[in-house]
Amino acid sequence: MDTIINKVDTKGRVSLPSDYRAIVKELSTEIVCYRSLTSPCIEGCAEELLEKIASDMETSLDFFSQTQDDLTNLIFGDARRFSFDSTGRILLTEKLLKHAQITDTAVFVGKGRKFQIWNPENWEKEEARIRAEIFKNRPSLTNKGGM
Amino acid sequence: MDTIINKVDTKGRVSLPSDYRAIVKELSTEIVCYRSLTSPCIEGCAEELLEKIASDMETSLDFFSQTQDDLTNLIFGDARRFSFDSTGRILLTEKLLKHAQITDTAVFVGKGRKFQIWNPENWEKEEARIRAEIFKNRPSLTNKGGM
DNA sequence: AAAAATCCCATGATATACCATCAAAGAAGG
DNA sequence: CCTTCTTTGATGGTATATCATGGGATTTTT
Repeated sequence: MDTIINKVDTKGRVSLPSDYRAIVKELSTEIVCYRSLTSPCIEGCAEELLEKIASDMETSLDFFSQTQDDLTNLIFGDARRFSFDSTGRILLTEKLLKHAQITDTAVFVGKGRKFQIWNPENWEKEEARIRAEIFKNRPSLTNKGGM
Repeated sequence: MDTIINKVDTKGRVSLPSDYRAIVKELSTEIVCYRSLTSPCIEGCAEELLEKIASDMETSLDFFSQTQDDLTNLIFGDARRFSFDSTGRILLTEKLLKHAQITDTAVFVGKGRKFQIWNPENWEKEEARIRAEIFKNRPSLTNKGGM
């Protein structure tokens, strides 16, 4: 949950927001990050969730399809474990930072059981896009829980 | 639940009205707040309501849909837990206060299982608007129970 | 040996917990 | 019916703990 802005220092280190850490820490001292398949951002989650995502994909896509194969390859091929140090920081790689166009500031966006890391300007645009989109489709959502 | 006016101090702290607190406290010591999608106000609810909305979405929209992706970003990205201290106060963030245009006074409005927090002037206008709206539709109400 | 990654400590900022005061509402007693 | 006492809730202030972040120092890798 929540959106948090943190600095990326010259070494590429970022503090994982403490709330996120607290949740992950119940399980382990590591997270898994990979390049988002659909957006210029980094995605992160606990390791066991990644396995769940993979199996979700298997059920929601045709089991023998080429697409499903490609997707799992893509994610697992890209994903890497990142352990955070005693102060709660992780060291992001060039590849990830470049994909998300992040230089010195990172925006953490909660997404339920996973999260995304964005370049501030990109996230600003993305959020505006989403708000506009949701607002447009609002009538079809009101039945679904009443936000 | 009725409408209650409380002060927001220089740090952004507000007392959650005791009635509201009593209801939430049966469940936990935390509430979840986020920017309303449709009005310049803050919305708050118990955490499990948010989880329910999230899981409703998971079942009603399919895994790879853009809408589902957008919604989780918007809801979990914006919402945050707020735990209240021993005197029953929460510390609202700049983002929320700004969205609701609240500076030093906040109006709490009960809305069933959730509530809203308004800037006093905005709420006054909103209430007038709602009353006018209801009055306009009065003919269709009188048959149904006599308000 | 140079570069990169990891660890550890120091610091400033900020959220959180805690204590004290004050006002409003209600109950009990004259 | 009014007064006084008690309780509860809101608000202000302050101390404490937590967290983000910068700067080495140490270790590992190539």
